[in-house]
Amino acid sequence: MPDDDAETLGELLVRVTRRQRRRWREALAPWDLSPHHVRALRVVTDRSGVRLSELAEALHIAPRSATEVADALQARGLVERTPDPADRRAVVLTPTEEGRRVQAEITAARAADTRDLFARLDAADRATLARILRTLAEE
Amino acid sequence: MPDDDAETLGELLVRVTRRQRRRWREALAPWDLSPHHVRALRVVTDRSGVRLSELAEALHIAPRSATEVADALQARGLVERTPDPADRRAVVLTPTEEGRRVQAEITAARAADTRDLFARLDAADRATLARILRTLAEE
DNA sequence: CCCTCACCATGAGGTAGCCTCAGCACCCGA
DNA sequence: TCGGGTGCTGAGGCTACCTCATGGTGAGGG
Repeated sequence: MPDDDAETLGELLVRVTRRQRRRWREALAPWDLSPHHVRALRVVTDRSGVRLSELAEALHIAPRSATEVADALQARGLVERTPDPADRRAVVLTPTEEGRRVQAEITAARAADTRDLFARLDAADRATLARILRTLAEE
Repeated sequence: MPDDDAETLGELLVRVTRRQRRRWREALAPWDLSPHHVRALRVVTDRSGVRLSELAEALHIAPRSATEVADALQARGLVERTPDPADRRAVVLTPTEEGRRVQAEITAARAADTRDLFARLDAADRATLARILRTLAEE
């Protein structure tokens, strides 16, 4: 394989994902939430009733830092802290009504963004791209 | 287009680039430099004799922050500050011998990493992938 | 029953990497 | 030559992480 081939492909890959990340950040602006907070909100709404330690693990951050993420989401009225009925040491996070709504809106926005991007390809190219990316994603 | 198509493609794209970014961070470990510092070093070695303000612009950070990046690279002996002969307010950054060497090594490591990734594809798939990514990268 | 050990969340305090605002030195056009 | 803009950096602040210590709590062994 010519070195230039790989270099070009690497650069293209970076360009495409950078573009998409930028669009994603812009799409998030109306809610004033960082991508990280969005991920956290998603964790909380997906598996309702999450301990802080679980959240920390899901986000790959220290348990102490999950406390801060929870503080931020709680301050925005997106999640609630309630004592874990099964373990009085623990606190569980549950989404508020508002939290569920915002999460749904953001998920829809992201889906629309992704659909926009790949709408440029016809069905055959989409299938080919999926096959190739799967090869690259394999361990 | 089915929504699931786009979703899958988006997820695959994220997986592939995340994998590559992770590998890239690991490859960088021997030099104990952040990706951002590597970018800065690259700017300095590419166009030798860079002002701090130019560096700031290239890295999309505030001028004040370029001072800190320069401090870090200088502390590691990778770049030197010299007064700009044409403008006594200004400081220009030039790579040291060591800086050039490290930059070359890192560039080689990155190229090897990228080559590794795409070596899984045959020539036809590489060409196809390049074509499709170009379509997606276009404005 | 209670003791110890593990575990949960959080206060305290630290670091990295960014920012703005001032201030000093300097450039340059009128 | 002088006033407005430019280039760098000190001072100080913010965010998002971290580690360590602490007060509560759970759970198994003696």
